[in-house]
Amino acid sequence: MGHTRWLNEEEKRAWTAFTTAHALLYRHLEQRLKRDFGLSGLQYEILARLSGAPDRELRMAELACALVNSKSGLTYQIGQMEKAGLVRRRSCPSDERAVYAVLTDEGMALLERAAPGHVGLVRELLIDVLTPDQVRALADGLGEASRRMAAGPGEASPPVADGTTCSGPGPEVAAGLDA
Amino acid sequence: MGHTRWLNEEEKRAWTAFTTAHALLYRHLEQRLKRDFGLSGLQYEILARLSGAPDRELRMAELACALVNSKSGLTYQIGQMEKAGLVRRRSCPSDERAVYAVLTDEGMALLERAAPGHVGLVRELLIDVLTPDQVRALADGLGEASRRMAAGPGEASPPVADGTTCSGPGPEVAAGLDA
DNA sequence: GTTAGGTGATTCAAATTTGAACGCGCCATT
DNA sequence: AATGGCGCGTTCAAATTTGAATCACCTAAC
Repeated sequence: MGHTRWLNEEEKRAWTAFTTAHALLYRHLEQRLKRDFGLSGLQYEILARLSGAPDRELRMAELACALVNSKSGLTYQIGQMEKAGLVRRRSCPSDERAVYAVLTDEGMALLERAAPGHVGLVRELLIDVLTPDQVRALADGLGEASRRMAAGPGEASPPVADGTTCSGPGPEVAAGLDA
Repeated sequence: MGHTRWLNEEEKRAWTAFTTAHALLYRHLEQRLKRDFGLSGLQYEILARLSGAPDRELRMAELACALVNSKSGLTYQIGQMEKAGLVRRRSCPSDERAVYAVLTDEGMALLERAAPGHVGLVRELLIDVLTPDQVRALADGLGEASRRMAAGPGEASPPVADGTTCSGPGPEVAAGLDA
């Protein structure tokens, strides 16, 4: 391990396109969600994840892991959304430490109103711009990369900075209004 | 335009892989940069962009645009980095309003130390996980998506929330230590 | 039964980000 | 040479994020 293997032109294009596209797209999505529904991107994702979960509820840690967010950050956001009546906290009888975030009917209703426009924008700005081959490449290539990073980075170094290693059912986004 | 065209399974996989991979990857990169060099991801990108610019300097607005960041956010970060001696501000003689952010020798030196590990990680966690075809698909597909979003979103809606429309040379990452 | 080791979630202060408002200099019209 | 429209960078308060404690609780070994 001496001289670094720099990125060639195409790899560089891929890398900048990846980060730039993400930043640009996320900006659009957030803007739209905020303007039309007063939701942040993270809040939308929380609603979406919960909507696709059994009984529309998920434990804080699972949710944090699925969203690739810190636990404390999630605590904050769930607090905000609870104030807004979009979610509710429920403690687990079997494990007194655990807390479930539960999607309320109101939260579900809001998600149902927000989802069409959101998905529409994702489609318009990303999916429909890509060829079917490119869509498959994203799904396969980035899926594989995600899987490896979520598991264990070759040598060491924990991802979440909290003590969590993130295991469980993985990113198997269910059928609902997620995405 | 009535019923939403939802994402099919593969499109959904692509979309979640895209966001998840980005979040995971960015987390790794930030962690490493912070631990080894005390840099945030944004700060690294600022150094990289400046290093690849003519005379190692860029106007605040250009830089903000290239980074897909808000102007005020950049003002803050440049302030931090100036304190740390990594960049310097220079005012433009011909246009008194304009401010250039200039990479200092110290900033350049830090970038040169940080770049190998950073690029190495990008390669290990993303590039080398992908097939050459997938790399090309990212470059082409996401490049096209970025281009469209940077330009004008079909109908309306400004991206940067500031008054900026972001024009100029576009994301043509120069030869240096960027990426 | 108790204790050591973790895990799950929250708390807290500090750092950062956001977006609107501001001040100022450029420039095309009058 | 005045005037108004604008683009540029900064400022400011509020919202959010971060990461290191902290507290409570479960679990397995003593």
